[in-house]
Amino acid sequence: MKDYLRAELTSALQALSYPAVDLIFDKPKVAAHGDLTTNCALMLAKQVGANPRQVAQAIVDVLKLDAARIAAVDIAGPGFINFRFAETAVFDNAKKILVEGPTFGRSAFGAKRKTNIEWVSANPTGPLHAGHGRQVILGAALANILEWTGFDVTREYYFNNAGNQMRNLGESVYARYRQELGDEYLMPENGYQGDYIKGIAHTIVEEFGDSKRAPDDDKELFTKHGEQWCFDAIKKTLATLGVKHDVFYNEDSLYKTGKITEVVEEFKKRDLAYEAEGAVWFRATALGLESDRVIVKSTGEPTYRLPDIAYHREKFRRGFELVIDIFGADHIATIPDVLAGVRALGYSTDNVKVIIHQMVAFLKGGAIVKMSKRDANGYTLDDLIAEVGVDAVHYFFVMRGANTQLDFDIDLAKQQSDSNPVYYLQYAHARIASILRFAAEAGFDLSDSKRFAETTNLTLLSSKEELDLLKLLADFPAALKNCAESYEPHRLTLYLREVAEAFHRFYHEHRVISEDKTLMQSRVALCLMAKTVIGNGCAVLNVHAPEKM
RNA sequence: GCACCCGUAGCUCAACUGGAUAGAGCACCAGCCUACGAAGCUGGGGGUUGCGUGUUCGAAUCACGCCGGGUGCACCA
Repeated sequence: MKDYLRAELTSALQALSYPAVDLIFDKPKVAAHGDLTTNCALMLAKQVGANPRQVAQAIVDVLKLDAARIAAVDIAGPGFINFRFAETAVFDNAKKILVEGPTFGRSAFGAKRKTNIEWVSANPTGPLHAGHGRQVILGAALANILEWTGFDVTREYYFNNAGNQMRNLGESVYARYRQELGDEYLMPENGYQGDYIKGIAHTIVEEFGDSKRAPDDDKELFTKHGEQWCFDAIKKTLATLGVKHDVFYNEDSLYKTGKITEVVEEFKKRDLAYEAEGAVWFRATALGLESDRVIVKSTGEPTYRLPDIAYHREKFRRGFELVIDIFGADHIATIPDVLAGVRALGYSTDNVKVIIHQMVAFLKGGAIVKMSKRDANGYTLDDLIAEVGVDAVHYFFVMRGANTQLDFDIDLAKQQSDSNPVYYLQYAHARIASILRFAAEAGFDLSDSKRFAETTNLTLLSSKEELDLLKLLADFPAALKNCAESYEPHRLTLYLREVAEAFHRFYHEHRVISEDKTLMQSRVALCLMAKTVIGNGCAVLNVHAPEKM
């Protein structure tokens, strides 16, 4: 419908020889204002030098709209042009929901653009903590949204199993191993304090006894055991949440294939790298940044920036046209350097979208729960899932914009689970499922929704509640597109809540099951459509849509 | 000190990217079950959108300055 109006308005503007403007259609907040509105007259008024209402009138006079699609056009307020849909168009549009069923909502908006979305990317030095949850959920939802809107999505996890952190892990496991054997042995200064380290050490004692007691410089056995345990734990948590990655990209491969030294050489060639104080520096100031940065330490080891630059370049080399990174606010400082580096290598970073999410504070018993991995009492994502459940974890983390500092009150999420927004949505779905069971008993064959659609007369749906719901349901593809355009999954939860609300209101006002079989069929169809949209929306958000609860 | 993010109802957050009367949930008050799920519905109170100046037909949204909170500012990642 928007496309139709856009085309008609564009030619109207041409006919009036008005300048072309970026046409924006909004859904008015107030229903009395119609189904769609545009502010183009307001935007044109200044350029044309006329009062906005006159401009709007001129446009409306020239517009020749198909009465089968648009029932009314009027000018309101300071110069908005409001459109009201013809009911036949609403019904035709809505039938698509039944025809498309589980794929309703999918669109070709993304035009199969090759997209890489990288997130989580926690190194295997410990289990995921609760704070990671926000990123885990955000990325999973966004990846689904992009897939539904026609992007060719690769889900990626980037990790590093070498270097300082892993050395530290190995030392920590070794220390716990010695302690387990009864030796006096101190943990390294910044060692990982979590209890899971003791668990790892314990398995090594069980397997090797005290045969690994002799200090061994590289602690490889301890590091390997630690890495394996941690990665298993991380993957298990992701699996519990139903979050899948297509590619686990090991930073180490960048070294083995020489991609790291390649970047240093290229920087040197372009005078973007120099040696000083025994280290190699990236001349970021030449690219307009605050200060130069070390990319290779005096020990010969690169800092994280260098592999990150090489990694991002590889993403482009692998053919990705859109590169999405999801980071917590604590990593924000690294982004400008990496992007500058990638640009310096000749790649445009216009197609890199970095999504930053703010930190989450978990409150329990009125106090902030500590989450540091080095803290023995770290609150893990597994702990959170165990307390509030998988669906609540998904829904709560995705229902707020990424840029808000979120307070997650665990006590509240548990205690008030009845009035939890995720249940509101799931309840609507279960309620519909229950009605449809009645309908099936009453003899309606819902097994083929496409055929069901063909034999249903939707024009019997004439009340405000029915039409409001119908229009809202038909908006689902647009809602997904809106999320994809803005990279903001939380808007989907807002939309789905509106759907559930519109359904409950309809349900309250009208009986589905009735003697009038024709009317009943129309309303059964409406229920089926609502169930389809809620079900599809839940699938995008990785939330279960229960038949009963 | 510098950079980035945020500040909206008692609390947690929206507001379709500059639009019409700033909206939901929780909490509070008052109603609604002899028919399909009351985990629901209807109504009510609650706001100087942190403060100020500016930009324009129009600002929660943009700019500048304060105030308050968060996150960074490593030869850690």
